[in-house]
Amino acid sequence: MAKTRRAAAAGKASTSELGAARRRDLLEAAYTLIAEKGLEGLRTRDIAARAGVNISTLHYYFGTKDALLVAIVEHVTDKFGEERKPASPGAASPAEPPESLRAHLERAWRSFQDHPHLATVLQELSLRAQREPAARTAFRAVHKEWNLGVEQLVRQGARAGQLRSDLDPRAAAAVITSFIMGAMLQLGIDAGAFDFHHVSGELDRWLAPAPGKPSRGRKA
Amino acid sequence: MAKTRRAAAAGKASTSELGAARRRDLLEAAYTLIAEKGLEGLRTRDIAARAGVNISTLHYYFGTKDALLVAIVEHVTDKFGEERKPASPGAASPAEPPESLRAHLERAWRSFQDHPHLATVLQELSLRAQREPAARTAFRAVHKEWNLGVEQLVRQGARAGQLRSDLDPRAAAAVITSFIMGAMLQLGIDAGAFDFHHVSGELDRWLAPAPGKPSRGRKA
Amino acid sequence: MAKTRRAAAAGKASTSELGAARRRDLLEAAYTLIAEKGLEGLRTRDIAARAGVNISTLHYYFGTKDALLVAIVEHVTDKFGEERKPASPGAASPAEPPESLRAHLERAWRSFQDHPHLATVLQELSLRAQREPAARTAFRAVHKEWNLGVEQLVRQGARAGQLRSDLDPRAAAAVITSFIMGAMLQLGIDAGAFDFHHVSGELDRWLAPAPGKPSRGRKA
Amino acid sequence: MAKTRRAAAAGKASTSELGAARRRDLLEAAYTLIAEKGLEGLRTRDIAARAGVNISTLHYYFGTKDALLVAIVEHVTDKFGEERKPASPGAASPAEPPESLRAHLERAWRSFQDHPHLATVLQELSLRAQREPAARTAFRAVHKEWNLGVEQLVRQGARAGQLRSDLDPRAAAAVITSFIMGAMLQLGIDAGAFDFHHVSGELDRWLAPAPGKPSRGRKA
DNA sequence: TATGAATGAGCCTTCATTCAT
DNA sequence: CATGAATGAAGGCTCATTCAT
Repeated sequence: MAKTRRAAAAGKASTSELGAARRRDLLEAAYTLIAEKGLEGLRTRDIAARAGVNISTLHYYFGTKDALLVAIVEHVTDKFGEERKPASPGAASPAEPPESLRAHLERAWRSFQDHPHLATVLQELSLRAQREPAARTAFRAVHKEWNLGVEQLVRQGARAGQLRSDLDPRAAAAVITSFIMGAMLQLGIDAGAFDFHHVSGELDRWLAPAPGKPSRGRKA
Repeated sequence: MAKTRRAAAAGKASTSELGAARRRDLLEAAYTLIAEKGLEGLRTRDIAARAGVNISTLHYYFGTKDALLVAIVEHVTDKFGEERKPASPGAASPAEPPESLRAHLERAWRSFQDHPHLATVLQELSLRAQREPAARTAFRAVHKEWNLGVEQLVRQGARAGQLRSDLDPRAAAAVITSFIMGAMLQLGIDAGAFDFHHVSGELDRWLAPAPGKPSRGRKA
Repeated sequence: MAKTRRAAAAGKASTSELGAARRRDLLEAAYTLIAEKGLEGLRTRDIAARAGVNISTLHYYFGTKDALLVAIVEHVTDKFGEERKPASPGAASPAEPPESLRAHLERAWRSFQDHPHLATVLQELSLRAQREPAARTAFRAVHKEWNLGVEQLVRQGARAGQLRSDLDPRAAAAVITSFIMGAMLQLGIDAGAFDFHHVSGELDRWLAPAPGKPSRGRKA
Repeated sequence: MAKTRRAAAAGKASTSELGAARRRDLLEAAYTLIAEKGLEGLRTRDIAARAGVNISTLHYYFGTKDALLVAIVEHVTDKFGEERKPASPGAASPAEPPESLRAHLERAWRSFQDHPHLATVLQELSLRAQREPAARTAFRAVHKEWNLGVEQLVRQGARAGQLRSDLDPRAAAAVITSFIMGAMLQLGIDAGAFDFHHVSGELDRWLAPAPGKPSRGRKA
């Protein structure tokens, strides 16, 4: 097995795209199956079957189910990262104005609609991360990054007068990301009873600059 | 099962009470183990062992693992309901002023500290509820009730001038419950990076009445 | 258990009819269940349930499942014996003319129609008897008795000129009983394809006295 | 299963042949164990052990115990069919004179001596067939075929003057097959008390042409 | 690379049996 | 006499993993 894993590691780099494609196929299959059956119901045979390969092939590429799960975490956090990146891919220059918080919430919402499995899989893996150090590390990193990103948004929004001026950027970011995660959960439990648009609009309103007071931001 | 419980309620002396105790022990054992190993790693043998009984006894009381899981959902949602009830049990007269939102957040926080497993188990079961109709129904009910309760709090807080007057109570409640759930998640991922007190304080601040405007509420 | 069994043995004699009735109920329940599910699917709990008593009561009366099975063999062979006895119960005087072979076949047939389970249960137990000495002894006795009875019938029939005169009574009896048992089997497999009346009539015809030859029997 | 067998038939070199051998080994092991312990005492673990493979291998080939049992029925009915085929395998030209009834009985007898388990296993499975549709179908087919074969024998025997001319071939066949089956049962119960040769000889005698009457058959 | 065959460890469940009441 | 509760010993089956090809 040690041999096998080494071979796979070596292969990832050298053996052309075919191996990489197989890996991706397997990861994608696992991803879908986690969404459908949960980690509890995830079977390596099912993954292999859905990827159209033999079960042994799966072991050839990942060695062990746990190893595959680790790879999945990477796969999924990457996916999550993608989703959080601003619109224009590649051209995202730091110069252009950052999106508003409203836009961020909207994008989060659209993400979960476009990728209905993502929320579920993230929850599954988060839960697992509570017990699995490797996954935990990965998830912490992603969360930190996300929170930092939102914090930045808040800071810029406040500075630009789009948000109320008395915000504690870090705490605000924590509230916002927590809200999004919690919304994800509530949607999972009862999608019909939760109108994300409406609800996030309310939150947005709380963050608006105080009406009477002149915005303290970039002025005079 | 229903029969058993009814018998226990009727209290046919010691016999059924003892049976009810066994049931509770088993549920409690399962509860703890779910927190520790996750549903994925939950083994009936471990449950029985932790409850100090033979595995057959578990089946004697619950018949099947799935049935036990259903009972667990009830057990846990009950627990969650308990936690959300105002402080003084029994003396909670409807006349006394409702707790403030701040207090509600504090209590949620203390709950999760006093019952460190509750959050994890709730997440595990919520996830399962996405695929298991029985659990889903139970969870939806609890969520609806919770949201309604917070909505009431918001309404009263606004009327009393403790909260800003322009809130949409239902949406606000949804934001608040989502926030709490999301916070639960973030705490699970990285407890050290998330200061609930501080963060929830920020949210609280957003809900405060506008400073200049005279509070419309109970004054003069 | 030894104590239990002794108590039961003592009870059978003394403790009034109630105990005996319970025993009979249990045996009857077991009998029916064997017919329905086979020995393979026979469960002591089902037996007790069908007899309307607790499982422990079954053990109180029979001690062990095997013991109950032994009792069942007795119960069933008794039943089978009953069925083979000529019509009038109690008044069956040895003086009255014995039934014809034809009548015997008919009665066997009616038996299996009136007691549809009997054939099945007999087969189940016969099979078991191949491995269980206690049952084997009982079955051998019954078979011997049956064969002897039929042998007697054949002898008398031949003497009376109702049957061909050149029969070997013992062998003939063996053929007849074997035929009945085999018919039972075939009926079990495909009742629709086997017309017992017609078929047994054919056998009967073979046993008829040779037409031309004067019947050697009761003549002159 | 069908696929596996087809693959084996196609003979994809050694691989599938080896698989077919494993299957056969397992079936043979099961067959023997059914004879020894009965269906009641049949354990998959024992089957695997006797076949010299791991229990998982059994499930790899048959999936489930019931499926294996179905395969066993096929296996056994095939075996039974083999036994009933005329002596010379391959050279059995339809031109050569059919065996006499006497020979058929003899062969049946020898069959059960050469394959002492066959009778027992057939009984076990017949019994099961009463409750299991799949097995029932198979057994009905075999019985029908057997009865038809004997019917043919009777018809030819009568035509050839070897049997009495007034036989109802179909009914006669039913009597004969029933007799054989019943004899099987009696042998199972008390082999010592049943002399098949002698007894079947008696039956044979009943079927002989009437002595006085000129045999209508092939004569001058 | 890729696969079919095979396995060991373990899981949920069943069932006859016992024991205190 | 009768029962509910509890148990130990299996039993069928699953699943990740390995190995020879």
